[in-house]
Order: sequence, then structure tokens, then C-alpha cells
Amino acid sequence: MNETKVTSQDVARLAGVSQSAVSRVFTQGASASKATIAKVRDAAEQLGYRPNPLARAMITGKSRIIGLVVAYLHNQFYPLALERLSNALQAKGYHILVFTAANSKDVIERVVRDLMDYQVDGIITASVAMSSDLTERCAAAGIPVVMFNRGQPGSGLSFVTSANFEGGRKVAKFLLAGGHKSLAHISGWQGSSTGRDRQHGFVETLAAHEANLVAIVDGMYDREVAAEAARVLIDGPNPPDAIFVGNDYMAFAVVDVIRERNLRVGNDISVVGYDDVPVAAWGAYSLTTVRQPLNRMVDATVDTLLAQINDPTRPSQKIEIDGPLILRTSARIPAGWPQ
Amino acid sequence: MNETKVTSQDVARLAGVSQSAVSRVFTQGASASKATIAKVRDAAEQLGYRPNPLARAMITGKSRIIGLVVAYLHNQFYPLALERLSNALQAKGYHILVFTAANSKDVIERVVRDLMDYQVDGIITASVAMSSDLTERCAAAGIPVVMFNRGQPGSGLSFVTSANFEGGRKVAKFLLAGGHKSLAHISGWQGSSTGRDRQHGFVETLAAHEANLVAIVDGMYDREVAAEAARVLIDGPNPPDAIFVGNDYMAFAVVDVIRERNLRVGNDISVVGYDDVPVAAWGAYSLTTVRQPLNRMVDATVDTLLAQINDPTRPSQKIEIDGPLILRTSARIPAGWPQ
DNA sequence: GCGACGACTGCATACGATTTCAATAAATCT
DNA sequence: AGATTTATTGAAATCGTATGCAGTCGTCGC
Repeated sequence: MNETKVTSQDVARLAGVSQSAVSRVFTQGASASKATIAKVRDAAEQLGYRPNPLARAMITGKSRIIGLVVAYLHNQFYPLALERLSNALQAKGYHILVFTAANSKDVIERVVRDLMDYQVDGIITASVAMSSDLTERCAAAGIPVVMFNRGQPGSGLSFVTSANFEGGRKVAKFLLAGGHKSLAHISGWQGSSTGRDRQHGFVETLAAHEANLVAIVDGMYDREVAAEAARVLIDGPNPPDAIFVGNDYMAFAVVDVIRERNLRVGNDISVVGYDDVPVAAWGAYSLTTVRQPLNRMVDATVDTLLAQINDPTRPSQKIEIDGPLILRTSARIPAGWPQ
Repeated sequence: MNETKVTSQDVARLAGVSQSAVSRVFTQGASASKATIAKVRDAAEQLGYRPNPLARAMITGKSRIIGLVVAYLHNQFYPLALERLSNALQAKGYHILVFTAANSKDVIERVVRDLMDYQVDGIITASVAMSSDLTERCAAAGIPVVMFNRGQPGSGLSFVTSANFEGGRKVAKFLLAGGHKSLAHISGWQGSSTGRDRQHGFVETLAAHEANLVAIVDGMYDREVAAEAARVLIDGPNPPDAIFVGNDYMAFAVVDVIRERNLRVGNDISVVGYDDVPVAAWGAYSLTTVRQPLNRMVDATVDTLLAQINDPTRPSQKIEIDGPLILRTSARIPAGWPQ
């Protein structure tokens, strides 16, 4: 009811105890008698008291804030991850402080400084590559970092991804089984582990089967770049009959281009994406794609991060979560393909 | 370079001045001589000192954190808004603390408490309706609130929306000029001003022209609800030849349903959406829609909020920004329609 | 040259909590 | 019962910064 800031002092006064007692009632793992707990809880209720997290953060060094660094939200995968991350963390008493950062070195530099200023307890990066010196800065400051949907081999950082290499491999096998004769790959940005791993899985599996890979182009996770790449491929001398695209967001552009050329997606040219964002299931695209198990990835991210916050000595974890190939109509389904 | 926390004390010691002097150098509008400023800046640089925002927040009461309350991020409009809001606020030295909240009363209640705990300087709500008592709580606590893409008439809160009534009106005129004979409206959630205003603009304009409005259904901003509504309309006795849908996100579902029925969007049935999210421009949908000028809405939101933070006596503002109808292929274009 | 004024500066305190320390009361053991 | 441990408790220090207050010093006008 009270409108002005009510402090532990006020509660103490009303409850007839010391301010320390009030604090102890509200801090995990401090001792207080049944009697005082009751009195304090009562008084606090009456005044509408709630401990000030900022003051608490100053003394404990724990802000219960997680910094989320994200580059862009155009690819629907990330906003959904953000939503779920926020829910999961909120349920554990943490909150997300958002930092938007282009993938450029000095911008990220500034962002990391801001993060440290706010004494975030942990950092989650999504769709951003952190350079290794920044990594070290965070490590030195004792701030755990988990990369979501990106890895940084050898960085000692924790990360959570789907099984990207295996995913690329699955797509290769699927397209080969479908009898496609000339394959192309418009890859995710090669500066990202995600993009590289998917490509390697795909390319190596094709090579093992001596398949005809007509082109590999870096789509940069950019819609226009991917569309242009698709146009060049299709209008070129050796148009592919199947294209594996590094993520759904770019795959939609490829589908649009194919139709633009009056070709039939799934008949003339098969398209396979990666992510299985909701739009992939929509009728207009009906995109065959490798699902990234968002919920499990988010849970793993939160678990890893909180574990590392609670026990700073815990070694970093690299988690890969397998996701299934989701069959829709954008790619020919091999006869007798298991379900 | 130094890894451990460096405080103003450390800087003071190195610079040979008092801690207050250091503070004054770093606080806006405090006085210090050229000489001390130089010495302090130097020492700070050397030690890598940056003022602690949390400590600063404790004393000033200003955290430079803006709470963003959002219900869901499925509709692409909101993640893009979030991205731009974050950028704009970051540029002004503020950061966004995210709160995800279902549109249910007790959840929002909890969220608002959290917001006040963190002493946010201001609140932006998006895709969430705040009940009026929560409004009062914020007002009592002196926290400015701006509703983004929602209004709450009579609440005394600031809000920024597009010209929704006028938008609905534009769509009505456009569809009438196109010679459509039976019109339907799958509206935005009627619990939101946005949904209501668009509907009113549309319906009233139709009424003024004695047009044949065959149905109005609340789509609840939900894809499945909208799809089902579309199915009922199309399969019913009086299928419409034009459907105005309360936002793009639902309109995509309607387009999918129309095609599912082997009807041609833009020929057999015209569809008009609202928002002009990027997907609307994609080939697969090519959706005619009313654009919500995101950048200007974001700028207005930030300006209003910061103005209110800096001058708490400033009255609340209600800002409406007009947006154009974007012509694509999902709706028949009347002959001679101005561009 | 003197008084007044204004610009700087340091000291001390406050912000709202947590936590150490020592003291007291209660509980347990022998 | 007396000794010893254990559980509570309040006083006081602390976290890192902003700011009111009083004092210092140079400058200016006359």
C-alpha cells in the first residue's frame, strides 16, 4: 500500500527487531528464530517490503542479471530463444539485460564493458561471435559465458548447439537417397561454427558418396545474399536439382527465387533448410528442414550457465543436441524413406 | 588491464585527489578544475576504471535501466521493435531489462513488482495490456510508462501507436474501390485498443458506404484461431471475396487457408493485413498491408519515455503515427488507384 | 590593498542491503 | 548442577558512489 520506498529499517522498526534480523529473514541460509521470522514476515507484508536487489548486488556481487548479447532478431529462431530464455531465467529469479551488438569488434568491446559494469552474473551470446580476447576478459572477471547456437572451439567457453555436423550429414543422405543428381549448398556464414559444421557434415558425406556438388556459396545469414546466390545458381549453366541452405531464414529466400523463376519447389528443385522455425511449417513454404530442438537447447543453456554461476570452478561444457529432419514438401522424399 | 574491481578510491589514490573529486569528474554537472579532471582521467584510464552503475543507482535512484514488458515474440513485429528499442536506448546510455509476461493479471502483478524492485527508470509495454491498478502503482512509484503499439484510453499513460482507426478506414476504402461485394474482418484481439480501433475504422467506413459486411470474428492475434475463422468463412454459405485481417501474422494464416482450399489469393479472395512485417514482402505471401512505421514509432517511444524520465511533471502523451497502405498482390488493386 | 565572490576541494554521510563479530540465551552433555 | 556447545541477535563495518557542507584559494572591483 505504501507508495514511498520501504526499507529493511522500516520493517525492523515495526517488527521490533534489528535491521540485521530483517536481512537474515530474507537471505537464503541465514539463521533466525521462528518467532522473529514470523514477526518480520508480518511487518514486511504489512509495509509491502521487498529487498532491494541493487543494494543486495552491491554487497554480494551477485546481481541476478544475465546479459544477453544478440546481433540481430530477423531470423525468427532468436526471438523465440529469447522468449524462452527469459521465461526460464525468470522462473529461477534471474532477469535478462539485453545488449544488441553488431558483429563488429569494437562494438562488442563496448558491449562487454557495459556488461561488466552492470555486474551481470553470467552472459549468454546468441548470433554473435566473441573474439577470444573478450573471452579472456570475462574469464578474468569471473563471469561465466555460454554461447547459444554457436561454438568457439578452443576458447574454453561453454556452448550449446544442435548436432550441426550430423545435421548436415543427414541432409546429404536424404538428398542422395532422393536421387538428386546435382547438389548445391548455400551455407551459413563461415565465420560461425554453426555454418561451418553444417557445411562440413554435408560436404564430407557427399564426398564419401562421390556425389556431384556443383557449388558452395556463403549466404552470410543474409536474405538478399542468399537470394542472389540462388539466382546465380539457377540461371547458371549447371542448375542444381537440390539446394541445402544453411538456415531456414535464407531458405525462404531461396524458395521465393525458385518460384520467381517459375520452377516448382520440391519437384524441379528440392530445398532443405535448418532450424525449423515456425514459419517453415506454414503452408506457403512447407519447408523440409532440420529441427533445432529449441526447448532443450534453452534448458541446457540455462542449466549450464546457472551451474557455472553457482560453482565457478566447474569446467566449461560443450553440449550438442541432436535434432531430427522434418519432412515437408519442399524436397522430394525418397521412396521408402523411413516415415 | 587490471582484472580486479577498480574503484573510485583506487583512482583517487593514484591521482592524488579525494574520492569525491573522482566522482565529480565522472558525474554530469559537477565542478572540477581542468587540472584535476586531467589527473583523474589519466589515472582512470591507466587503471581501467569505470563508475559502477549499481552503486550509482543506489544513491541517485536512477538505474539507467528500462523495463520492457512483452507477452510473446511470435509476431515478428515485436522482436524487430525490441531490437530497435534496444539500439536506440543503448545509444542514450540505457539498457533494456526484459520481462516476459502472459496477459494474465497475477503474472503481470508479479512482473510489475520485479520492475519496481530493480528500480527501472521507465517501463515500455508491448503486446501487453496493463490493468489500471498497476498503472496507478507505477504512477505512485513515479515510474513513467509508455505503451508501445497499444493504447489505454483514460489511463493517463503515454502511448505510441500507428493511426489504427485511419488504417482500418484506408483498408475499407481500398477494398470497396476494388469492387469487392462481400467483406469479412478477422480482427485483432478486442481486448486491445489496436484491435478495436482498426476494426472500428474498417466497420464504420463500410457502414457509411452501405457495404456488405458478412462477418466479424475475433482472431485473438492467434494463428490457429485466425485460420479456423478463415475456414469457417470460406466453407460457409456466404464466402467473402475480401478479408481484412487484424495483423500480418494472422493474415499469413488466412492466406495459407485460402490456398489450402485451392482458391487464388488476390483473385478469388483479397486479403489485407496490418503491420508490414518483413515477411509480408516475401514472395510467398506478397501481402497487401498497412505499414506500421516501426522506426518512427520506436523513436517516438524512446523520446517520450526519456522526456518523462527527465521531467516527471511532464504530462503523458498520446502519439499516433500514420502509415501508408502498401500495395502488393494479395488484394485486387482498383483500376486507376493512385499508385 | 581589502572585501566579496565564486570556483574547487576534502570530509563525512547516505543509499539499502549483507556479513563479521561478539554477546547473550538456550540446549545439550557429563 | 556445571560446563560446553549451539542457535539467535544486535552493533558495526562494508560495498562503490553521490552530495551537502565548510573551508581554501585565487580573482576581481574599487
